[in-house]
Formats: sequence, C-alpha cells, structure tokens
Amino acid sequence: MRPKHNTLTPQELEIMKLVWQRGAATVRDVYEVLLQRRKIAYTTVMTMMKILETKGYLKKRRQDRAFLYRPAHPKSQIIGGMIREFIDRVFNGSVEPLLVHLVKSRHLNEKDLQKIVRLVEESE
Amino acid sequence: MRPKHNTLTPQELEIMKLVWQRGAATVRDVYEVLLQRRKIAYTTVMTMMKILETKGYLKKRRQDRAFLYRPAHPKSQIIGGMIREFIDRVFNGSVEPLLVHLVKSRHLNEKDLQKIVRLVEESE
DNA sequence: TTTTTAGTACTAATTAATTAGTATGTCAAG
DNA sequence: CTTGACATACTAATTAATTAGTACTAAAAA
Repeated sequence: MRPKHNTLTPQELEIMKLVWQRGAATVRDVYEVLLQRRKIAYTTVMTMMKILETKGYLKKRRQDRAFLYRPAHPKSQIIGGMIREFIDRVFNGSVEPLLVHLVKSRHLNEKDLQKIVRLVEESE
Repeated sequence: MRPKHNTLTPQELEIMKLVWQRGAATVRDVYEVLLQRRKIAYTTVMTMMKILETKGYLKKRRQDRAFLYRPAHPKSQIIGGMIREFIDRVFNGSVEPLLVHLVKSRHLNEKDLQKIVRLVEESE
C-alpha cells in the first residue's frame, strides 16, 4: 500500500535538514544557523519546530531547560516521499520524463550516468 | 546566467498541463476537464488563468467572444525550471542524491536505465 | 424585441504557510 | 532576594494560494 503523502513545506524542509544533519537539535541550535542566513525571530523557529512535532516529523524530549528535537523518521523516507510527490504532481507518476529532462538539460552527464549504472548493478 | 526561478503552484500546474496538451484552450475548455476531476467554479478557473497570464505563463487573444489562452513559453522550459527548483530546494542543487534515491527506492530500474543510457549517447 | 446564455471584470472570502509578539516561568548570577 | 537570561505557551498578524460570488455586457435564441 502506497504510503501517505509525505511532504514538507520549504521552511519546514530547511529546518528538517538541519536536524537531520545534527541528529538532534534545540530551537536555539536551529535559530542560530537560520539567523546567519536571514532575519528571523527565535519564536518563529520555535513555532515551526512545534508544527513539525505536531505533524509527526519531530519528536522532542526535555534536555535541561530546553527541548531537544529529533527526527521521528529517517531522512530517506521523508525525502523519498517528497520525490514521489514531485514526480506524481509534475510527471503524473512516471520517472522517465524526469530523466529525459535531466539529460537534455545537461544536468545529467556521462559521468553521473556511470555512477548510477554502478549503483543499479550493486542494488540488483 | 541562471534563469530566474520558474515555478508553478500545484493548481497552476494542473491548468498549464491542460493548455500544453491542447496547444491552446479557453477557460471553458479547462473548466470542463477540471470539473470532471472535482467540484470547481467556472470563475475559479478564470481567475487562475488570469493569474497565469499576469505571471507571464499564458498569453491570450480573443477568439469569438471568449479568450483563447496559449502557453507563453515552451513546456520544457517551465518544467525544467521546476526540476531545477526542486533539486535546489531538496538537494542543494546536486542531481546525484536524487538519482541515488530513485535507484534505491526502485523507481528506477535496469530498463529505465537502458533508455537513459541511449539518450545520453544520442545527445553527445 | 425580449429573454437567455456565455463570457469578463472586479471583489472578496477562506485556508495554509510563515512570521513574530506578549505573557509567563525558572534557573543562575549578583 | 532580586534581576537578567533563556525557555515555553499562547495568540495573532501577514502573505500567498485557492476558491468563488456579484455585476455587467454582448451575442444568440425565442
């Protein structure tokens, strides 16, 4: 059975990336990184992380005074869901047109292709 | 120079797909197709197509009483922009992790790979 | 000619996503 | 003990996306 749409909004994704990278993070951890990228309030980050928890992307437990957030699911699963959603939405579910585009736009060249050929060989 | 972010919202994309398919379409054409998929008002479709025109995705000219809308840019260019945006947002711009995911999740198999190998050979 | 139909223009309500303010509590430093 | 730093909870404003209503116009049908 096909798993339920698993898709993060852009800002949610930005935060999840940081949490995945670190394994676990507090609001402050995330806030400090985001602040270097753009103007943002501490409470904004807090709200977003609470939303991510509500939606089931993050789990929290108290560490000292603050909450420590961890991913509730492996990154690969969530990213996989996003790829699936993208392919469904843009290409009605078929991968091939995506690959054709990648090749034609030169995002995918001989070298990349070699890597992936090896990957498929390994995984079969 | 990297072209500006070219990205359609889900509903915009749904409409653009229909216009691309037909080459040109009136509000009514699109409305009738969408109505079979879900409950939607004629004026909703009209508003969306007007927005798409404002954003530069569609051009219109009058045909009899109604406007006939045509794509302002080739589909490949717009879809290419969406792929680029997705890869930037999800994979910080590198294609490889996308391919790795596709292979591991079995969305991409030996057969797909053969096709694309041939494509790359042709395009080089 | 009157009425109906099909279309547009303009306006606005609703929902989701994003952002952030205010009140409050607690711990630690002075 | 009081003050400041830091955290959460709760509330709310803003913006973008989506949806649709109402008024009006022109053509077609009766």
